[in-house]
Amino acid sequence: MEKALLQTNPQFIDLNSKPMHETSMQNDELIQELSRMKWENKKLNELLTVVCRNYHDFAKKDCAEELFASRKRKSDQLENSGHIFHSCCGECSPGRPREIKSNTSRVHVRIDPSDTSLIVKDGYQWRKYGQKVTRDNPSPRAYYKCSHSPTCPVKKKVQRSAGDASLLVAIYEGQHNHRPSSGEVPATPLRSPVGQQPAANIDPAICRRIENEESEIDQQVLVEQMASSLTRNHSFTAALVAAITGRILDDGSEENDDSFSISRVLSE
DNA sequence: CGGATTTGACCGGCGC
DNA sequence: GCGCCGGTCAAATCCG
Repeated sequence: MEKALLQTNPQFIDLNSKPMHETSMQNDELIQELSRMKWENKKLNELLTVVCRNYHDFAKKDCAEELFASRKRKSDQLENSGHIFHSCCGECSPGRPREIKSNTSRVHVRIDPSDTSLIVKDGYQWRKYGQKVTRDNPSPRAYYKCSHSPTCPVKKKVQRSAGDASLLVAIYEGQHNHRPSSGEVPATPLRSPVGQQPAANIDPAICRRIENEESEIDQQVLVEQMASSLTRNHSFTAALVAAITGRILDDGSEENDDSFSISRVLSE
């Protein structure tokens, strides 16, 4: 992995193959390299901020579109967005919802349009308990419960997008009280509208955490989940090696800098 | 044979 | 109160 990274990114130093003092890089070159890495770390932080913001905006926009598609049950759905629907004018305004379901999230998955199954592989084990055709969408909606543990309260609804048959919309309710089942490949949720490239494999639970700003965030668990998801990405793991290399070179001179030099890899 | 899926019936909330 | 609709139940069926 490191070798592949070095091939594509020759600017990274291979500490495994050469001791530090034997590298051909001069001190001024090292200083320039460190400056470049710090600049990339800053860019990465900005990139992650934009990704989170884009995902959040998209989820809100998509929710609003579905609300206008169906005038009924608006109050139920708006519980999730924290808005109150005014039936007189058909518009939403901020207000105090009757009941806030704080653990609802939405994940979009690109599938083959010819694939009629309503299956979203997200690393968890689900049992289907119902299927309905809803008014605002000709395609049926499937209802699933988490079957990994009888005490797990998580449910999900899966339905094709009304506007795009190649897009599956999975709505998750609740939070898992266990880890994902092993050996399953998580689906690739889309961080942006139709037609754009999907982001790296991100566990839906993480998307839910990002989207749901009002829920309490268990920072430690979140970090563990993000690490678990990101390490499935080969580009990320390769960049991580480079980042660690950079940290070693940094010799502790930069305190509280927890970001990584991966913007170059992510941009490829 | 046991677990998963299917599918019609039923329930409860909401609008009129 | 009635009808519509989304969500859930549970018996029947399927499948490994």
